[in-house]
Amino acid sequence: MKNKILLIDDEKDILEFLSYNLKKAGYKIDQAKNGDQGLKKLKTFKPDLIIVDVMMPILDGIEFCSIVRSNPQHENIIIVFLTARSEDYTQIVALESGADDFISKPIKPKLLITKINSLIKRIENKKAENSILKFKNIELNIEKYQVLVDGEEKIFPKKEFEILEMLMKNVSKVLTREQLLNSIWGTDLYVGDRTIDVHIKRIRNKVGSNIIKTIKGVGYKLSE
Amino acid sequence: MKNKILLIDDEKDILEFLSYNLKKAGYKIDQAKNGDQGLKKLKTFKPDLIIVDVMMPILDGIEFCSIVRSNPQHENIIIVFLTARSEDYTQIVALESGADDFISKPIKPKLLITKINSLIKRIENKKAENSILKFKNIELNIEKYQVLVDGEEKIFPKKEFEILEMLMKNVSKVLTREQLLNSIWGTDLYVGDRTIDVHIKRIRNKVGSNIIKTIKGVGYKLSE
DNA sequence: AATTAATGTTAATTATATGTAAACTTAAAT
DNA sequence: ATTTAAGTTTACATATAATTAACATTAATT
Repeated sequence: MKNKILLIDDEKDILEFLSYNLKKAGYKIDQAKNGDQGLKKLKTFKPDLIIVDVMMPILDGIEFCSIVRSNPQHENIIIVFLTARSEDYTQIVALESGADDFISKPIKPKLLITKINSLIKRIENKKAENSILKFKNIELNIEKYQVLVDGEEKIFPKKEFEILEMLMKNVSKVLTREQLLNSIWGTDLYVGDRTIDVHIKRIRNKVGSNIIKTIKGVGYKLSE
Repeated sequence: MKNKILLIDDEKDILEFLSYNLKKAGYKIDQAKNGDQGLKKLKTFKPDLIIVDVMMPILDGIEFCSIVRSNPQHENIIIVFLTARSEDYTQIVALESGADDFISKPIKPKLLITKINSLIKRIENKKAENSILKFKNIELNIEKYQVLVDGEEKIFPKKEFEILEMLMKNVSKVLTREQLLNSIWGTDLYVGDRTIDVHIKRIRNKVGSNIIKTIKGVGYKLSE
């Protein structure tokens, strides 16, 4: 599940630079050249995080941030400001407008990536916080990375865990192999269809074979 | 986690009586028939509270108490004396030797339980205040910067201490290397991922290798 | 300044998870 | 009932990740 980042800056060079580095770090990127355009992208692109330059014509970063924050639907979106090195005053105003962090120019790629990674991790944790998924005799605790079957702990390696998690978040909905591949492996890594089957088999061995139902020609689902 | 109480008395009837009532109240009980034997149990059983008769052959309660208290490792153990009703003089001596409270014979079950409960409550509060984290055989005292494993002090340098602290504040939750790096090293200092592993290894050498569990591809957690 | 301890890095080793191929089963379609 | 397409399953190969020891660097003591 790639996280999406929206970049807003009026300088094309900076957009390019950020885009290049963040894509390399595995993020899905979209761009806008001012706050106004950024607001439109917000609806279509649904970013997890926004990096926005403070200084922009038309709609500057501070205003942009205030507008975004005024909609509670966006409370989970992280906003990071780009500031020239020593705009101390700006930083204070920005914080008040609801920013989560700053990156000051000149931007160092490594610092950029670590910062973004940890911010993204932060929302992911927040989302995961109260998440124990239950279905029949299976209990899946995301924080603990733990699966209980009839109260007994079973070892689930990463991929198996993620597949089961996905299934449990979509009880009784059919998930195609493609959906599973896209959300767990990402769109630009290619693994064969059979791989899913094998993982399903492994999961079945642990949770019992009647829990996951096969829909021939379509995919898998948790049956009730 | 049941609180543990060690009973020391030379009269079998009294041991039985105390044991019966305290077990019913939810405590884990062990017994010894004199102070000498009690000292041995101390190491293996690791009680939170000791009820000891003052009058005993071989090693009496007062002496026993002095010995226990001479070891600062045991400063958190509560010692309660059993005294015949009007041994006023004994009580004074006992207090001086480091006892926390008395129970006078004949013992009334109800009074016994209330008293023990409130004493146990007292240490629990004390521990919370002193910010002592406990997990299995590990006790971590943040104020003192001290780690006890099976009651024995182990030297933990800063980084190792902080990692263990973090893990103990999140028992059974998986912490990723990134989370550990961010919270201990901060977001803008770069140390490699393997560094965490090496610290984990060093911690494992001190606390035992089965306490910290590896979740491959994810991170580490304290296993339950 | 020299010594000792703490912390971080590297690289070889070991363990585990993941992916793939191929033989086998099953269920639907003809 | 046969054929065919799809899924299951086993065994194996490969990739990925963690462990560990040895070393390098940095910081703290003596």
